[in-house]
Amino acid sequence: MRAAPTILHLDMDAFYAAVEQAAKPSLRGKPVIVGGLGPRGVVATASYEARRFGVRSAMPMAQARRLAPNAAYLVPRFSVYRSVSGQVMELLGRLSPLVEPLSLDEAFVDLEAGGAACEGAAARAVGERLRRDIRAVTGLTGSVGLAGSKMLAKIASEEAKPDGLVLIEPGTERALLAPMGVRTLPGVGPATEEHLRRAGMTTVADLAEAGEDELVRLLGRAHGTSLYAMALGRDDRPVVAERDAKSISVEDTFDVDLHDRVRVRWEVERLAERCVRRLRAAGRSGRTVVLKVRRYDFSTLTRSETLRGPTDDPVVVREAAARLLDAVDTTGGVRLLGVGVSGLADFTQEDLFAQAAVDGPPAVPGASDGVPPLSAGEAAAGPEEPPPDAGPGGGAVDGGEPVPGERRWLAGADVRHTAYGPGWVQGSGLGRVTVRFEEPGSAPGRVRTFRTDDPELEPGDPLPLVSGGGQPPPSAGVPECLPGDGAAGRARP
DNA sequence: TCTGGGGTCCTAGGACCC
DNA sequence: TCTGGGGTCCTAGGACCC
Repeated sequence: MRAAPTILHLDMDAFYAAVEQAAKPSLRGKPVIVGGLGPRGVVATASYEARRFGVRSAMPMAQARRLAPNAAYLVPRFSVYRSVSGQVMELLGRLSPLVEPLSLDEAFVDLEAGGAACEGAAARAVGERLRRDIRAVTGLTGSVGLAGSKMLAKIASEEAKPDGLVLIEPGTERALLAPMGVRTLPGVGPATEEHLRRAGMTTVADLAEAGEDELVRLLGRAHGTSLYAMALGRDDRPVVAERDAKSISVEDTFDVDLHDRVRVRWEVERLAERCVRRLRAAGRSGRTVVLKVRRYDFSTLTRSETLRGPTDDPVVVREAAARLLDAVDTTGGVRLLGVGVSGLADFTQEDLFAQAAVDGPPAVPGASDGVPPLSAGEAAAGPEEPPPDAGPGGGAVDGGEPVPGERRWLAGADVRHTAYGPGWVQGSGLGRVTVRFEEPGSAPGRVRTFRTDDPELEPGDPLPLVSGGGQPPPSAGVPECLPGDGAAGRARP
């Protein structure tokens, strides 16, 4: 808990949806919903216009469509979000060496560590300037919270939304927290909230009053002690930059439950290969292979196997995942499959001894069924076509038979037409695709419809949101922040 | 048309070891 | 035959976060 509000939390406003609105002029001011568009999709982000209809993150897409039938529904374009996020993080990096990203659209910054601010007025100036810079570079708005701890800074940015800044003056946090619901505190989700409610606690004040012993009794050691401290406004967690990933995983939810064991196994092997590709791209290897299975009734189980040493060999991971699957009953159907690797180590070298599985024969490339190890940039070799699934539910993606060679035009995707230039897919179906031709800097564009196999239409590259690639404003330099000198940290005009 | 995908951390029991 | 006590590793599940 700091005496000055020098921990900054930045949260971009409705990030994915805002990026889409910036990229697609016709969507500005309109309800936009980004998420999975399949029958089992959920909302990733809803624009503020869409939230007025009651649409929220994590809501099933089907429910969103009922609430906001006229909204624009788009698939996420992560490569664009990553690139915009990079621009934002770069701006944060100018404030301090201590930047802790929480996701693509959120981060903590320790302003004291960078000497950018050491008291309230300077911190506020830094925050306001950051918001201006973000708007200049990306065209987007972000909300800023400033406080003496991470928890309060995050609560502050939540209060600031959208497009605002809130500073919580140290010393005022207990009174501020007291009347708030327990869900305000980090680590309190639906289950803990219900648990506390049954014990008669609904506000932060109730938690503080209950005392640490009572909370520990109710919630366990770690959760109880940390929650009690948070309820008192105590939070000394440091801002930590650069945390190495501890696990890497991939998973797929199928549009229709899988029943055919052969198909299930084939999907597991594909997932294992995708997982290893990500593992290798990160330059890591892992020792524990985890299989995740969600059944038709949404019950979820995991099975894991720890190898003798870390591996990044697709064959080893694939075979471990397949062994794990052998021990799982999939009667009734499988909704989701996932493969992950944990116990990560920083090695990429082939070490055949280390790759030997605990039980099971030594998995030496070449001694198995002929899938070569991956090399950089090369896709994993493996089964290329799903085995025929005669069972009910082994259907194709989106319930339609995939036509070999047919291109799929997903709503929101970038395209380019040889005559009309860049645009994006507004919708497709029945052999037709509707495209709106506009770009970030243009006026709202016109819509045209083509046959899905129109040779003049092809997938396009995402365009930068701000013309000129989003030129960052000249660096202001880091203001001096001397102890006891309140004015020193004020940002320059 | 119910409920994504990628993570983190914690708990708890059994094995194993000293 | 009346049964320690810790520490660590592994496995499985669950809560939570964005």
